[in-house]
Amino acid sequence: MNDSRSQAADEAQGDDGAAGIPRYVPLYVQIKRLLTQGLQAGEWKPGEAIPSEVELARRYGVSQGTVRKAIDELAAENLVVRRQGRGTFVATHHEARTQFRFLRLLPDDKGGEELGSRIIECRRLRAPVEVARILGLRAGEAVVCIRRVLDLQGQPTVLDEIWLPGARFRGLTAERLAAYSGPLYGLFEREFGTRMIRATERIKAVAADAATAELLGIDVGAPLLQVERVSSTYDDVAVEFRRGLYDTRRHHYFNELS
Amino acid sequence: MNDSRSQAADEAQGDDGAAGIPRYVPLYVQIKRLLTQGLQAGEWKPGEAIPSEVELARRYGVSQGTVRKAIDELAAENLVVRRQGRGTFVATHHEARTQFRFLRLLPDDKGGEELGSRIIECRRLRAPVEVARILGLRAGEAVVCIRRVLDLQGQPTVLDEIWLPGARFRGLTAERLAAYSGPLYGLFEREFGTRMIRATERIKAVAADAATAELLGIDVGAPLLQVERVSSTYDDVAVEFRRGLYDTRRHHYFNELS
DNA sequence: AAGTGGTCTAGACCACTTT
DNA sequence: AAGTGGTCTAGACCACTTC
Repeated sequence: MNDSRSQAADEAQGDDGAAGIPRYVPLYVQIKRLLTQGLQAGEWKPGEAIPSEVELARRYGVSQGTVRKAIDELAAENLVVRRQGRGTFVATHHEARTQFRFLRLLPDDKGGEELGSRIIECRRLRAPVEVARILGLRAGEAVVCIRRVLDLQGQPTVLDEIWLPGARFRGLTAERLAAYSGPLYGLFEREFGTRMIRATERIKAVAADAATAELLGIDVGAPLLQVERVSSTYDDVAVEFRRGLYDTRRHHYFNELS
Repeated sequence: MNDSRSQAADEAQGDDGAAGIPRYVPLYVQIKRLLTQGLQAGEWKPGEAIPSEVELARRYGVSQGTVRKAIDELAAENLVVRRQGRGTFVATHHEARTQFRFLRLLPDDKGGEELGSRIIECRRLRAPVEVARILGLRAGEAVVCIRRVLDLQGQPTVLDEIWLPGARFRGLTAERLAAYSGPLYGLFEREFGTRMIRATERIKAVAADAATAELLGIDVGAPLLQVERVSSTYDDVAVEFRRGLYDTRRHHYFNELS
């Protein structure tokens, strides 16, 4: 090999044996970190190709197999998409493929998946304590709160309440939302440089209150699926809290266990 | 290499170019299939070690790297568990680790996870049409239906209705269930040679009916999470249909999106 | 010390896409 | 034809576990 290897290789190597800190970090993990940092820094934009495996191997002074293993893991985490013969591309929310990765609601009977969105409000306010805690903000810091209704197959089906850190989403207004069609995560990615990577959801069954019943056109007290989602970007920083109320009379939340 | 390679390699190679049928099947995929067949046939029992990578490479006449890639995928699908320095083991439902892979219900506030089970009934009957369809049986074929209540932290929280194909679960009785403590999937695996591998769930919010309300100690009409699960073994044959009703006042269903 | 999985390399060749 | 990801090999060495 080439001497430039030591630049990459020795860098993260010096971890000591303190509790929980691994003594040896495999080379491919170090390469993976470097690539993740590049993605986070926007060195390669969503939808664009990253350098080829051969090029990266040369650049970092490691073998192609090592780069390959690093990219394999990035692909498994959906940070990147491999396309044989073409290259490896930064994942993006502007794709049909990614649409149903986060909204896991399907019609009970096969049918079209027409999806309409109606913004009810979008305002900036001081973070309630619970939201501040979840988003890692100080109580009272600025947040954006969006409320909207999603229509599936012509029926109002989802009422979403979305909380975002105000600093990161400066300039997000109702007008800007209205001017955009498509998944919100696409907007966040393109306009605010914030790409949602991972999310955890907590799901409950709740009874509809009066305001919700009105918006979804259902009875007060009707059972609704409540989906609370915390989404995060690279390095697992939480940047969105979303509470969705789903009318599941004609749709269902689907999940694969494996 | 060794000539025995051709035995494994040429076997699945002859696929023609018909619609959707891949022309070339990589070697490691063929090895993976052979291993899966071995698992399915019970050549290595749950909890036991499969042969070492070197041994398998020798046996199939391929390189260790190829065997390794095959096993990597089996591990990713949770069919097998790798333990460095010890070997690769057939996954089993008799492990703390696997408990919460299928029952994804957690207490809202950190607390113990005591789990009690009470069988309400277990009877054999002719399959209702819907159940028959899901399990791939002819209408009227024998099925086993189990109903039970799960207590979480001392509170009745889950009402399960479980449907199994009668032929595969011959000899499953209420007494046998009562004599067993632990996850049902452990019993199915040990006593009936049926290991649940994958499952898909459809989740809705529903209102409690009178019978359910009685059993869970809640009000009629209270919102409940309805989780319908279809579980399958190797080769994706559906072998269980389960409808669970969860009281989510103090617990939630959790999910990771990545 | 011996055996297992885990990492890394260097190089060959294949399948696929674009030029 | 050239470039990309995908497969496969052979061999070295490392980390971890057991004997």
